[in-house]
Amino acid sequence: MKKLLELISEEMKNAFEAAGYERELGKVTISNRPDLCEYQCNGAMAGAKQYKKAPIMIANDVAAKLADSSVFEKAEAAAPGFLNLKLKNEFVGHYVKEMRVAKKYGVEEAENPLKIVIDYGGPNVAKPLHVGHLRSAIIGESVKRIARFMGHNVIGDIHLGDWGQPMGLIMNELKIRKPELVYFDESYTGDYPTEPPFTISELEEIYPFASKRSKEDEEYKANAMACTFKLQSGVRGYRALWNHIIAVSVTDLKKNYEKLNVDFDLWNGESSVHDLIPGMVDEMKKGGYAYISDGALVVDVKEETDTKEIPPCMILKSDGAALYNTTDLATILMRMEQEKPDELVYLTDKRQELYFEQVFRCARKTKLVKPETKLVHIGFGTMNGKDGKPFKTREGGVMRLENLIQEINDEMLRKITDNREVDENEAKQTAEIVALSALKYGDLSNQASKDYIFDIDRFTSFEGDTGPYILYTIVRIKSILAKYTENGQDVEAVLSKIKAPVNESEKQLMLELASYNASMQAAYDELAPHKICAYIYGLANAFNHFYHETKILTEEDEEQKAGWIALLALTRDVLETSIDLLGFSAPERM
RNA sequence: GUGUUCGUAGCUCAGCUGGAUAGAGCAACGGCCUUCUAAGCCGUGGGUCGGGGGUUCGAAUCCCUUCGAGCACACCA
Repeated sequence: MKKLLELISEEMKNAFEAAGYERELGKVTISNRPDLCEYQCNGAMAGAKQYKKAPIMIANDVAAKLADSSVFEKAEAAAPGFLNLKLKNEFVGHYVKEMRVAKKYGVEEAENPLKIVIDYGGPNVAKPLHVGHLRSAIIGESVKRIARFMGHNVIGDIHLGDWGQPMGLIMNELKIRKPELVYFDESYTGDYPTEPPFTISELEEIYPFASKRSKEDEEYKANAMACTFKLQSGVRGYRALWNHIIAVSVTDLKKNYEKLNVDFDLWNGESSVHDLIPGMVDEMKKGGYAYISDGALVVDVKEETDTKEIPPCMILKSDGAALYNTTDLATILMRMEQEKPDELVYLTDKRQELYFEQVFRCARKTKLVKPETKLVHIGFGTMNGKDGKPFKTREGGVMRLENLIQEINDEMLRKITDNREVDENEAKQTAEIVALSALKYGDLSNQASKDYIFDIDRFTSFEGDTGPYILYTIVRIKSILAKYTENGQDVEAVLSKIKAPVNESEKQLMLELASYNASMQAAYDELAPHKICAYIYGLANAFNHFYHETKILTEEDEEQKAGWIALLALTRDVLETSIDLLGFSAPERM
């Protein structure tokens, strides 16, 4: 469906043209003076110079052409040259009615769907998820859903940290603790056990222990490096053991991401590209891109137009080992071969901005990607505590994601059971759903690139611009629709019965609904989930206002009631579709 | 040092492709439940948009400058 603003701009442009002015001046925007009008056009002022005329004269000419418009109830010129606009109720009602039956409620899918790979999550194997992983998961998941909703072919890849030094550390420590394990017997030729020789909790305890000790003990560190080498050179037992580590860890990660309603299409990791590295490096050398600088292999990525010094992109360390850059570049190579994407999107901490600039330039220069392949880095800000400093536990450590989620769940359950009497099981389920909305909305309603203060009391509050408020609004609507059904009437049967608005609050609700497609488009264009939050908050407000002024179920005019029920159903559907794009859902009751 | 992001109400944040009186939420205060969930709605108070200069008919928004804060600047990821 055409966007409402496009439709009314079209009408306005025709009027400018009819009055003898340039069409393009007729751009209409939402009013910034809601007391005066719903929409406004500032084109008369913009055109004043060009036509050497007072803006108010131009505005008057245009307004005259709109006197019997089927779109505008009111189009009047105001000093110094504003055009103040009000839409006809019939026009608004008709638009929303069309929206009700349109595919995706009027959101148009991309004409040329793109293949997009989104790289987010980025956890490390054998290390528990902590709050640092939260934003990548939440924002990445939302961006993925938004792009998909707009009709693109999107693949989410978790990009596991599953290769390199940490793996060696774990295996070395296991060897010390359980030397009898068959994996360490290099003369063993039989099959290895299918059961892993450790649990996830053991694994999570081993890594930090080993990591700490390797920093204090040189010999220990050397042994760990030897283990890493054995793994990377393909020693059977080490590979088998590594597979167990991955399997145990991935099972646990899946469980935790599931709790966040986050899921990935691909579980590739650094290990998936290990074999591609030598070939890629050779190509870079052959192409004359890579050269040795201070012992390391690098590719220059400076450009003429740079205002700052961009250091070269390092491909291999001076000891010949691969590093983060190398695996990322090899991953690009693999994705281009396997998925042939038009666009690659990365979600990481914004501190990695320069790093990704280097990698992207390097990938372009060395022709790992096509000239037209879009490379995007979404750098997000830090999640801070109430003190404005990076979020920590009360003891000052890094908080595990599991604990954070538990804390929010507990807080929400407490509030729910405090408020009213509910069945214990239902309360628990509801608490989890609402808690997730609190967590995600609290994060996503901020601009991704900014740091934000994580305030559990604020996010779990039932008041104001929060996830729970949005859910509450949805639940209210559902409750009315359920009662309508209980009364023996059929919601589905009246969906197409939306009528022109009969009062101001209904019209405002409709105008909010009508800007749905434009809001979704903006959220996608700017890869900005917070635009969806702003939209649904506005919509929820408009609905609650309407709700308070209108008694729906007691309405005696059945046609009017049916129209309102249809409007409510549309509001619910738009809200639920929107929160799904944010990655959470609404309960039936709360 | 270089670059970069940011500075808006007591607090947390929108607005930033320039438009009329700078918006929300929280907190404070005052109203509204015999009637579809009061987790709601309505209202009041609260701001020299860090400071200064410039461009413009018009600047929170664009440019310059200055102060303050965060972050990044090749062998970590």
